[in-house]
Amino acid sequence: MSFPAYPSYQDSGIEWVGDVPSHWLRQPLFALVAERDESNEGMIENNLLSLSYGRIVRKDIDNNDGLLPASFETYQIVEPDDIVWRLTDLQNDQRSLRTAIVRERGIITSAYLATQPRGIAPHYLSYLLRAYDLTKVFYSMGGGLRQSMKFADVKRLPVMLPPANEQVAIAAFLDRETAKIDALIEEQRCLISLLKEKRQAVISHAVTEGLDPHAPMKDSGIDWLGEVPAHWDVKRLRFICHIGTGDADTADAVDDGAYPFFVRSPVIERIGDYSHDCEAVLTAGDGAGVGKVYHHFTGKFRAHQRVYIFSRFEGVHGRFFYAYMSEMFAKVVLEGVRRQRQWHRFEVVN
DNA sequence: CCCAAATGGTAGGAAAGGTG
DNA sequence: CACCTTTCCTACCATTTGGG
Repeated sequence: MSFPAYPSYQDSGIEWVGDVPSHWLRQPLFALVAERDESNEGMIENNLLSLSYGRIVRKDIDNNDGLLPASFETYQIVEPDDIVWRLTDLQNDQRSLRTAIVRERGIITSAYLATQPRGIAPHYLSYLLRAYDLTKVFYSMGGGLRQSMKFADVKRLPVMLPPANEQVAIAAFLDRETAKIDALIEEQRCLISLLKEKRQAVISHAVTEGLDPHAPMKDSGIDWLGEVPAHWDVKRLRFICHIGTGDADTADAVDDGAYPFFVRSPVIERIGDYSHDCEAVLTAGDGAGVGKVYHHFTGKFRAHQRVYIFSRFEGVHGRFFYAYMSEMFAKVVLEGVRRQRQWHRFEVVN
């Protein structure tokens, strides 16, 4: 996106801001906002709010989940258009968004700083602080050892101030443009999930129906498999390969080991010695990876005691077997079609 | 600074189950 | 009966959010 240039620029004097249009003013924060600091003593208000993912959201005050204060009377009252800052734990947490604009009156923990915009458009300030936050400028403020900041610590924060009508225009522009971008992100997300489905369908089709659309078909005799090409055989797993388990524990992994070490997760560890030297397909035999984690490997390797090793293939290609298993096995396992002895009865077409 | 609680897992011990 | 396979249970772990 390109922006039209202003007639002239000035150095803002702020390292992380750079040049700004000449007619913008530079003001310290305290000239533009006041600290709110309004106690909820006497439970004046009970609309509980919290700062989450850069938004002020409503929380159920009667929900007892999570950490609760002894009393909500110690909370502070905030008003619409206030900006809430979470300036605690600056050294520890360098990820979460630290400022947000309040949309409705309510109460929020007094550990946060609440400020009330006066000489600045609230939505403009909200976007400006989000930009400051994303440059991580708050983390370097106050010097090394200080872990949290109060209003006194941020009140001299320099703010670049366009004229009022320009502030409103900028905030409106950002509302519009970010909404457009969010919509595009959502669209791409949809597309990605469609493509993933497509990928799966392609593999599934190839390993169960082959590549020739005109090949005569026959009933495989297996309900979850349906029809397969007439010239394919259906064989039980145990007749086309050897099935075994590994022997090592996760603790046996060595950082710079010479051989791959297959465990129950998708991550391939390293190990110093090997137990197998062959072509094999491996999968998790226990835990979260059952039916999901697959590897195809040829060479020297070792496997975790609860990893299954399919090897010594007879009449089936390793790559085909790998594609077939990773595509079809999860469906059978996860649908719970066969609870017992499923390993030996699982059918493979070839 | 440090911690609590929720969440969503992974890894390991141990023993029961199967099998030649 | 010895040995390999499978299951169950639980300890442990990382991350996220936010409170004292």
